[in-house]
Amino acid sequence: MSRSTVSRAFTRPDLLKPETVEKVLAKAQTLGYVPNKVARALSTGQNGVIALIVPDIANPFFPPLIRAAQVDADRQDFCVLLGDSAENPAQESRLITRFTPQVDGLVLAASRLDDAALAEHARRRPVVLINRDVPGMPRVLTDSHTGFMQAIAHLAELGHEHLAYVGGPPGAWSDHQRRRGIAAARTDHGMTLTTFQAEPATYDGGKATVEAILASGATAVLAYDDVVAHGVLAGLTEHGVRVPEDMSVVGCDDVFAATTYPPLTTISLRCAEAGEIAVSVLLDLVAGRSVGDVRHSLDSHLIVRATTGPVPRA
Amino acid sequence: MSRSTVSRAFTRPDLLKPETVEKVLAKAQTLGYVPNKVARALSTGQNGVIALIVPDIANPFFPPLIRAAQVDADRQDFCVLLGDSAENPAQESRLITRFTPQVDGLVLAASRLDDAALAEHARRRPVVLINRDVPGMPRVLTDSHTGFMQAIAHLAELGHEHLAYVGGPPGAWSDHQRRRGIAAARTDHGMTLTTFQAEPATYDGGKATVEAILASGATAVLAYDDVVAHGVLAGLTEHGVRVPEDMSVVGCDDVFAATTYPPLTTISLRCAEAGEIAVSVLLDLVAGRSVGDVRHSLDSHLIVRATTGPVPRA
DNA sequence: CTGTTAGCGCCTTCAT
DNA sequence: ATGAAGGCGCTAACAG
Repeated sequence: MSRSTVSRAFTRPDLLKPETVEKVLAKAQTLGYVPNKVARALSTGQNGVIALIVPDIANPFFPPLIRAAQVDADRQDFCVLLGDSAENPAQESRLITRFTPQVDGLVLAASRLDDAALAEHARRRPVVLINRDVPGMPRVLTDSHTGFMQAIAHLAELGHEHLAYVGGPPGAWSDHQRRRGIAAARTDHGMTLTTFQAEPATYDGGKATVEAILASGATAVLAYDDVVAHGVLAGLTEHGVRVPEDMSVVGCDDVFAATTYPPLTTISLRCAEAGEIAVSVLLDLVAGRSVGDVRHSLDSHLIVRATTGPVPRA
Repeated sequence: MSRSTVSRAFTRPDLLKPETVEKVLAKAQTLGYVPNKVARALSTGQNGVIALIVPDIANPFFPPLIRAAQVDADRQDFCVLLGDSAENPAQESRLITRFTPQVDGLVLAASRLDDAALAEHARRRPVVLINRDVPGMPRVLTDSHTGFMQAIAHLAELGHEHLAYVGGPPGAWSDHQRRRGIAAARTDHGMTLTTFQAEPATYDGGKATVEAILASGATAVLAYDDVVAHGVLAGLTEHGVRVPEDMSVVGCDDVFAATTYPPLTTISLRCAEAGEIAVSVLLDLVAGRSVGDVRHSLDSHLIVRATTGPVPRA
């Protein structure tokens, strides 16, 4: 049996007698034979590999996204090359350049690169953005807007009048988006808003803002994400402030909010779906199946758990 | 000028007259020529890629490990192909087979495969195991033994006499290891031990064991990992049991124990280091730099935070 | 030092 | 429906 037949059994089974195909596949199974993608890539120009670059693998927002991306890519017979940019634009650019020759396309999550650099890289290979809104580039966004609207309505109902927002990484699309959404919603409800900055946007950064929050007189805090929210919770507790009796706290992401104690009221973002969709769009692009200005916006919603309550009586 | 000369100008410039090298590089520059890594890989068999397969990317134990592995690989100019086996041996085997032709080696974390299958795969490419102890195969282990010894001594000192262990995935090396260590240590301290099973080894699984734990009369629970521990905490709270006043809880992994509230007393495993070391060993193997029966055991230690306290008075 | 000759493993025309 | 032949771009022998 010639190599051509084997090759066809894998790539164009329709050109072969079904029983032949089956025979080849069976034999391959027992032999543990798998077509070599590298060799195939050389001849077709398609490597069957995509890259996924995130700012920080260990940030709990990303693992579900990464997993979904990997699973979805695998389903379409693609592998994923993972890169961690350490929140560093230079490192991110270096990784992209390094990956580009050996992948068919890239997914860039929460890219720290500027629009021009992004466009430049996108000229060499198809690129799909996650949580970065650059017109003209395919992008999927976990939109926190609805969730924050609901959170603020929820807090308004509980009688809160003064909110604090603890912001995340300056320049991040997701932080901008939250700031804008919150500003709009609190106006609708005639609430006061004071904003702070978790520096860095981590547990410790969140914790460090607590003193300032307390001084501001806010009775409810909206955090950039669940990690920051937990930092705030810890800081509050250290200051003897009870949650939710004395202060309400709302997180964002819903990545581990449910699996910690106390259960955090938070905004659920569809982060896994974002990974999945980004991969689907990218593979459509790679296969030349898609066109147009793709802008996938995934909505969010508030999940009330145990860290929000009525405003304390002054 | 022949292709060989050009090739050498990039890979073995020391074999060429310096001016020739310079001439080639200059021409390449103006032509925008870059050596094709894929083609090179096909001919050399060195792709500059390694695979990392984990049972569940979103299990908080793995992201730090994955990140460390990626960073270390990158430092040595390797890329990492990530795979999620979904805790499924068949899926794991499929991924390995699929990745094998296009990588120079693999790191298998917490593999669910049996020894024979592992050995079989290792014959095709260098393989390094994490948290799987197969004699003859290079392996790095996050050894929880010391940590559990310390935890049990700590609990003994607090007056506890009856322990509960909430076990993890049956068959997992890490669960065996914990069971053995705990069994030995509790004997040393003359304590009673009752074991339970978190089914599955998740937050919900941990929560579901609480009723049985309460019925057993244990006053302190050791959990398979931090996720299960948090499930136990939540279940305890739902039953009106206070921690640590009425019940002490110890987790394991120290992956997000510090960034939640209340801070969990837990056993700190060096999981990031495990990823880093595994990659180093693998790349040594790939480069033919290493030999012998590598068995890297990384010790652990107890970190006392806020979920352990004196035994309640009967 | 540099050119020549074979492949790496696969896919894709051609033939048959 | 299958086999045969050439080439993807590069590197590793082996000459010279």
